[in-house]
Amino acid sequence: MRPELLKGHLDALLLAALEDEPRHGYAVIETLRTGSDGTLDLPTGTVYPALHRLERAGLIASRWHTVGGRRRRDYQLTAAGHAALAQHRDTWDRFSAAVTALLGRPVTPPTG
Amino acid sequence: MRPELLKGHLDALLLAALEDEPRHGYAVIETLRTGSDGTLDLPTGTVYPALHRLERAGLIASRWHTVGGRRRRDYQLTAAGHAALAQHRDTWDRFSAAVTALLGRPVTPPTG
DNA sequence: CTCCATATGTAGGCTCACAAAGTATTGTGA
DNA sequence: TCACAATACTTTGTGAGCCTACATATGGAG
Repeated sequence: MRPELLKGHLDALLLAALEDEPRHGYAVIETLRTGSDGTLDLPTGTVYPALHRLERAGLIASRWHTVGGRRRRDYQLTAAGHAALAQHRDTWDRFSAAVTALLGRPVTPPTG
Repeated sequence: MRPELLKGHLDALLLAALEDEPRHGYAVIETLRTGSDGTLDLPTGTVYPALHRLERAGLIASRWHTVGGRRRRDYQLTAAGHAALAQHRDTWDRFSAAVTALLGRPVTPPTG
């Protein structure tokens, strides 16, 4: 999967991964990987800076925890984050509908 | 529509726009705009360089024509272009399925 | 004691679509 | 005649954004 494909859609995926319950960065990566059947396996260098950016933007909030001797930073959606996610879903729906329509298979010649 | 959304998907759209019949750059832009109900209105500075790149890559071939006093460059898919388009469709299917699944609406609580 | 999974982080670079500007012709409306 | 829109193509520079590579630290398995 070429990396550029993700451009512009990362925020939507991160927000969606945090919608159900608060998660830490590593768990977000897992959630996206398993939730996409392995298709999307995002590197930490992509996810962590993006989470920081989303927090600076006020769309998510973080709290530090220590679980089993390991430091974790749990993120959860803010109200603004929920709103942004809804917006991203709209945008994705329109974008994917447009691309799917344009990539639409050529008419299958009727057999017989 | 944020520009970055398109990243990585442009080639697929251009190849698809040329699949049915040869078209010149301006017509490709029209095809994509109308075929997406106006959602995708690509600037010339995006499309023309991309067509040049696809030609250099051997995925499309061009021929100059003069129609009504105006110079046109008609592009058509090569065999490699058809193959690349098929590949792009596979990739899009997997990518869009993954994103759609991950953005999947939270379960709507059964009403009543 | 080594290796892997877990867990977080930064710096630097590269790709790629876009904005902006320019060239040229035809058609149209005032 | 003049101005302007639509058609048609091109190039330069730039900025956004994700990735590669690297660094750090703990816990458990062998």
